[in-house]
Amino acid sequence: MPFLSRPEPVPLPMDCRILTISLELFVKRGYHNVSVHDVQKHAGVSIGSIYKYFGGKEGIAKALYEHLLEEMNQMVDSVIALDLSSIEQCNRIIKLLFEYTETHSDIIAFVLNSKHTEFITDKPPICSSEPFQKIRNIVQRGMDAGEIQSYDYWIATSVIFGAALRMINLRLDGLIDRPLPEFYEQLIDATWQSMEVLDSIKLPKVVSNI
Amino acid sequence: MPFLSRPEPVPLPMDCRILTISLELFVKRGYHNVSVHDVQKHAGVSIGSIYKYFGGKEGIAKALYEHLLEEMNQMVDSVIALDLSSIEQCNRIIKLLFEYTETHSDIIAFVLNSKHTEFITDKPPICSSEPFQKIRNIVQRGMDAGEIQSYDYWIATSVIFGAALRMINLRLDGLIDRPLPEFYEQLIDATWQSMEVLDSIKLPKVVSNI
DNA sequence: GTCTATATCCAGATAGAC
DNA sequence: GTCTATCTGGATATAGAC
Repeated sequence: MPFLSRPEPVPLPMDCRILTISLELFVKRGYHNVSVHDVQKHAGVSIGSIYKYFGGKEGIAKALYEHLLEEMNQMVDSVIALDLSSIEQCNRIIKLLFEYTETHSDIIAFVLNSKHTEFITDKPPICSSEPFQKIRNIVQRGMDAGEIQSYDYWIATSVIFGAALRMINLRLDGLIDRPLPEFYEQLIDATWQSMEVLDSIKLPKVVSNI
Repeated sequence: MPFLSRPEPVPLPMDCRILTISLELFVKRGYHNVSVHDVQKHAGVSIGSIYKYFGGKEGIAKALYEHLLEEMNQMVDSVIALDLSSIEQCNRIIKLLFEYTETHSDIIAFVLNSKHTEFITDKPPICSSEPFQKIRNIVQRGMDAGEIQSYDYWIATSVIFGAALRMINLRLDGLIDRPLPEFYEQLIDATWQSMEVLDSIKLPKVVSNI
């Protein structure tokens, strides 16, 4: 999973420089508090080039959004391809997200923390995008297979990923001051106590949602 | 808890009208996509009055932020005052948040979903504000009392409230299409399976965080 | 004390020079 | 094909009339 991080062959191509700098500025100050001139100054390119490549500020945001979402999509695919149990697939995703929060916080902040609908027109909220759906599908398959306790779809997915996403938020906001991977084992432990069907008590819970 | 909802004595006082309309517009379009003129038009007051009362757009945002946070604070206090167990206090807060998401979605969206640091200068992120700290303190006390399994502070609070907050997000984004209170019982059920110290197995988990 | 008309500024976008 | 100078629109904010 490259996640926008080409191995930096000395000077990055201009379009990639623009994207990298924009991502950094958007995350640090918020999309609306960044002007095209800011990007121009920090990236060391001209206004003309920015409009040539991306057609404007919203164009940059769209390109970033699509690029990063596609990489997230590939990340999820690569986990699905591993042929692990549903539970282990969920864990792997949480682990990767935790690691990326430390090494590529801008990307995680942009994908998980921005309100894209405020600056990208005609895009659904990110949680309805493909990679997020695929992640929820993993949970659904786990429940169908009797591996994960059968709760309502939204409850199950929220319980399994809600705590991890919350911790990512708290980490990005600076409240949690240790790297997230340190918390991984204990979090997984706590999460699955509520959701895993233990062999000893393999009586799936009855679902009732009126 | 009034939560900005005075019982509407026919025509609201002007300052309250401005706040109510602004909240609605900010949540619907995003702070930066709302101009003072928009507020002026929708609220039926003049630009002059807005500047008179609030000194500008950021002034409105600040007033809203402080007002709503204070009401949230009172909500939490009222729950703490009820003298319930820690677990029941947490449940009560989740229940109230779910109910408010249905009846006062704008308020919940503004308090829980906005990136205030992008438009209110010199304010810490909302999760470090008083009511949020108080909520986490409830969890800490529950762990100290042996009522809640002793996990790391951040893990425990994220597991207990992460799923609920996630569901509020999904509901506000339109993915969950049923009222949240319908999910309450089952969510509580799933959450506490992982966190509650049952009388039968009252051996608190060992905490290890290197 | 409430409103309207206006000033000022700055961001997004363009067009033409090199 | 890259940059610079410029245009234009719209937003915040003000000042003066009623």
